[in-house]
Amino acid sequence: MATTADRSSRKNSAAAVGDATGVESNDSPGADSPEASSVTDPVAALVADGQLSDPQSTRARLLGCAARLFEEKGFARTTVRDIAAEVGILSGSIFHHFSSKEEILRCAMEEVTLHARTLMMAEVAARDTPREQLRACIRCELEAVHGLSVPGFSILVMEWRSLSPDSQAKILALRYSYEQIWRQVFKALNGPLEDPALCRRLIRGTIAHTHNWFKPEGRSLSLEELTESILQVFAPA
Amino acid sequence: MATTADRSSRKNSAAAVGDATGVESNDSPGADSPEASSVTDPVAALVADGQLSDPQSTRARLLGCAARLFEEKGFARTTVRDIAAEVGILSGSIFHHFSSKEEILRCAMEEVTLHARTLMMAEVAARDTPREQLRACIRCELEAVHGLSVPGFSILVMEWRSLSPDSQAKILALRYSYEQIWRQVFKALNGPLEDPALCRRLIRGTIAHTHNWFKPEGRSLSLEELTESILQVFAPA
DNA sequence: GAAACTACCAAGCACTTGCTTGGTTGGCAA
DNA sequence: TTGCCAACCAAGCAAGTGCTTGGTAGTTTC
Repeated sequence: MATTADRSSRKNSAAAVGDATGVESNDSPGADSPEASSVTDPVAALVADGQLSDPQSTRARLLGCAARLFEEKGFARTTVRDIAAEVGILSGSIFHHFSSKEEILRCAMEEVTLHARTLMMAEVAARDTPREQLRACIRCELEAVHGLSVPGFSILVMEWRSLSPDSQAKILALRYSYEQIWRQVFKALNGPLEDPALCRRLIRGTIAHTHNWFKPEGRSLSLEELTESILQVFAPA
Repeated sequence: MATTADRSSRKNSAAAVGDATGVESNDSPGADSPEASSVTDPVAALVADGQLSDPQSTRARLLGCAARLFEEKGFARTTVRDIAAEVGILSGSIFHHFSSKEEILRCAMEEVTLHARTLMMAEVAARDTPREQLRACIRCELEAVHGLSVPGFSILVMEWRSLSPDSQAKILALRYSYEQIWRQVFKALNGPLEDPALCRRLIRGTIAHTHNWFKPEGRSLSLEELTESILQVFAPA
């Protein structure tokens, strides 16, 4: 496809010289909102570094669609034909970009992890007290789990077992720094428990499970209120 | 099904006159430990009622193996041939007992729900204060999640999406009374949050997620300590 | 302008899947 | 004995699966 190659090369050259304003936000798919492509957009910097695929490339679109489908239907119930159809190519063509279906999952998890970590690091760095940092973490992960900031984030928990042991090890290494942010915040906090790693594990389950019952667009409970409730449990005022 | 009907009727007559000692325990598969078949074993009563299948029947063995395999490998990655092989019959013979693979999952979830509810109700009824009741609930669900009391319990959370909407509705109705126990305990408790239903949802995620990281046989953290930590978070002393 | 390369298509292969079909066996009742 | 029926086997079907192969249009490189 000429269009894809064209666009990706244009983008890469623009980003290579540090012109981040030329890169559209990949947080809100349909909008070129100016505030998203701010001068210090950390996600755009990841794309420029080559750590995250260019959002308009076929590869990135495959990963994005795959992550969303894996989240919706599960890895096993999503076929390579489903993914290909979503992107607009034939199923066989997928294997020009990835060597196997499992590699798609692994790469999707990698990008999702990097993306989420970058967003959360920025938010934590912008707060002063441990409790406000924890609130930011909770908020970030809730937004990610519900597809508001990092589409497909919840495959990290839900489809973990669909990964081969080798791939699990790779993702685990990547995820370490993400979890480290949480652990450091909990360490600085005077919470109900001593062990920061245990706190993180407990809150991880709580937040991940909201995927099964919480609807962000629902009227009875807002994302702010949910954030506040979880904060209240893991860091009583 | 001659064998099943036979055994269950034998059991029914025995239990009908209150002779629960004639009923084998289905908690510990390989043992006829006398303390398990106590005079008021609530699980044995369920079997006697016909609400739970006779543990020795092919049907119950199919459900048990299926639940365990679904838990280990996931519903989609478990084939009917896997289940049949575990029980020792051919794959086609499964469809003499169940009309579809999904029905196996639904029935397994039904039995697991009934089993867990019965165990937890008994434990809660044996405590006085709300906080001790909550501790019992946490302990019960942790034991269930880790296969110590109700094998295959965690499919209720992990394989929820593998169920058709119709089946989901059926299980949901059954699960209501189980969740109701939790909600009532939280209602009586003076916890960090007001909403008992929200408390339950948050703690449900925490406990279910322990399946992914906690090992009961591990030395660093015991099940008692884990119970106590979770209790400390959701009901600070 | 020839060669090499990228991104894709069209077709289909090898295999697995849930489930079906027709038949056999063994126990039980009349 | 005869008939019945639950429980199971043996074989295989139809649909779907991940992935491969051979080829082509367009672009880039030398």
